[in-house]
Amino acid sequence: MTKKKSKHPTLSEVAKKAGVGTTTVSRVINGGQRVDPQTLARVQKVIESLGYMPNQAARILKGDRTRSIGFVIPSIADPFFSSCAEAAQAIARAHDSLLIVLTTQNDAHAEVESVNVLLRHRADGFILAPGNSQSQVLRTLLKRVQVPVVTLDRPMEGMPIPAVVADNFAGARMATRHLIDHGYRRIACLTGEPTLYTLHERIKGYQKEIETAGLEMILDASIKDYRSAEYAVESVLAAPNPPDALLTLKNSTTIFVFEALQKLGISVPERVALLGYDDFELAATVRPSISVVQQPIEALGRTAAELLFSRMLDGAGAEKDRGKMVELHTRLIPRASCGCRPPQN
Amino acid sequence: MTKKKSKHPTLSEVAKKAGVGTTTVSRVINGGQRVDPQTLARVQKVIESLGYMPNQAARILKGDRTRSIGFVIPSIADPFFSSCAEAAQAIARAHDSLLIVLTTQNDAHAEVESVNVLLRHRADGFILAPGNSQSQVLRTLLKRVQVPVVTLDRPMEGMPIPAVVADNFAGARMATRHLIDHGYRRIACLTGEPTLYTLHERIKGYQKEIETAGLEMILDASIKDYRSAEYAVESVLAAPNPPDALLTLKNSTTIFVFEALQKLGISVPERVALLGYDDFELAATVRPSISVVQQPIEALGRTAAELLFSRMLDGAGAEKDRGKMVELHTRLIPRASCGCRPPQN
DNA sequence: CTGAAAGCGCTAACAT
DNA sequence: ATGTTAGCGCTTTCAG
Repeated sequence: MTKKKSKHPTLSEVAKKAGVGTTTVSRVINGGQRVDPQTLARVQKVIESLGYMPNQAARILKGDRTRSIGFVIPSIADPFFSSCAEAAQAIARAHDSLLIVLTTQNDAHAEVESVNVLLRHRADGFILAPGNSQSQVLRTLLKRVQVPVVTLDRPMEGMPIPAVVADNFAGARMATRHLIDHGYRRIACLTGEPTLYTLHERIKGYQKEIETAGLEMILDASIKDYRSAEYAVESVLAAPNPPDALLTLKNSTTIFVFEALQKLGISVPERVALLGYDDFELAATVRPSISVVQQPIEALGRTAAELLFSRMLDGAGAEKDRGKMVELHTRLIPRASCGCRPPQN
Repeated sequence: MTKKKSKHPTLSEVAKKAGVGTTTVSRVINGGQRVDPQTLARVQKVIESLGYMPNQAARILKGDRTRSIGFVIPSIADPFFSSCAEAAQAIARAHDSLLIVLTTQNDAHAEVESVNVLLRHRADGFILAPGNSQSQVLRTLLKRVQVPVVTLDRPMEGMPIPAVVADNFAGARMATRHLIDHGYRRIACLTGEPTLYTLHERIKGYQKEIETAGLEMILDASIKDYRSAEYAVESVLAAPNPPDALLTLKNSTTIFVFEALQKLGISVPERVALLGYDDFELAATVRPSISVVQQPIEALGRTAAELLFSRMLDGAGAEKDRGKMVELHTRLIPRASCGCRPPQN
């Protein structure tokens, strides 16, 4: 109401009011090197009184980094990705950068749009969990991107983009092996959307181990919600030669299947054992407790962010990581549902 | 390797290559109004071939909005806040804006720093879930903020900032009433950090209803992890006149307490009933299923974001919402742990 | 130690 | 319909 546009005070306003040049003010807000202590104090006082804050846009325009990175994931409500996000945000903060979260529901169009948004905002780099590594539009777009990119959880196969993933294949093999070691011989694998890289890899791991052991593969990839899980469990157990163990390949599937088993009154692990992929908060609390393959979720997010920053800071030397794939190890957490412990624990 | 700095192509480069003025290019990228179809096509072709993308920073510098909003929350791994974030991000996207997520672990210093970061970036507004509404630094800072702010889940008491919260007081009253109606007479309330607005309100609701019914208040606000939960459950049940019902006031507390009850082999609801605050994925699946007060989480995030945008778009007219407090209703989901259903369900 | 001045990429008068 | 030009707020040579 006093000035013309009552907006934010500018650097030159500070300079004028402090009776110094803009250069000096600039120096002050950038660490105060090479400035007379007297002037420095005076300028700081003016900054204080005016409530001045440097305008990022102007700095960026001068060619600086934007100090922001993008984080493009299917959903932020998904505990897997929200934990990754928490870790990534911590790394971003440590590098004095902002994390811009964009969600895509695994939709290729949304992914392209998100990347475009980040490009316009001149994000310094971004982390991406692509729903489908085959999307041509996305691949084409990514080829033109000038800033560092790191994929998380799912690589863009055949592209020179570093990826941070869990060892899905090995994890599923280990899980299958564990069930075999328990003496189970008819091990069914339950999952959803095998188009996702992670699930695809896990299915391959299951398959590999089953074949190695000379057993029969029993695969049902139709699970998308509780309904389909209940249906799948009923059908598979009603078959002539029903499975004695169930391997579920992702968190929601495990939970749906567990709910179905419970609802149908099927005793675990007596009638059928259960081993899930992805740990979850109540896995150790439900009865029976659920054995799972645990992914290093937090480490995935952290590693992806660290890798991204290392590439960003490396300048052009980022070549060294091109197409590099970091595989983090998963662990098997044995609990009661696979038969490792009495059902009461 | 061809040009000097091999950076992003600029608008004037496009103009030059297309043989037009910068204004024309500007018009093209802003909808192409008042441009000859011929030229428009030509310019678009050049844009395409150069892979040109407008530089947001330059636009912002011209005085435009930054088309980004801040989202400052304690943690993004917390399912409550990540669901809010998902909803807020959807609204932001609908308004063609970015969501910048900042986490604070409820630390006042981190909150102030986060707000400062957003201010420097000239975010168009932000949503904030303050850990402690009393923090003087934060209050002072917020007073100087020029852009719209909306608090989420926890208001800044006594400040002219609109708040979107759940009806914590009413929710806890309703829960307590429900237990009383079941015939329980010794109802213990278990919780953590009563400094948080939400918990404080819920405790007051519990207290109010207990007093109204002429019962004795039994409060333990010491729960912060599984250890303390187990300890609290043991002590409270070992007392001379132990409770016949437990009311837990937040999601993690409910889960810790449930785990402790299970571990200690205490039958629910026979020996002691349990009613929790916040629904969670397996609440209906564990045995017994847990009755809870369910918060409209997604609506909280959505409403906060909508309110923020309405204030942002309102220009100065945003006065109308000053200090307004939107209270969203919670629901009681009766399951087995309070005695509403046989333990098997 | 400090200041003047030249842009960074874009938009918006103001011309033509 | 389209070009010219003056900044937006800041950093950064280059001279004092």
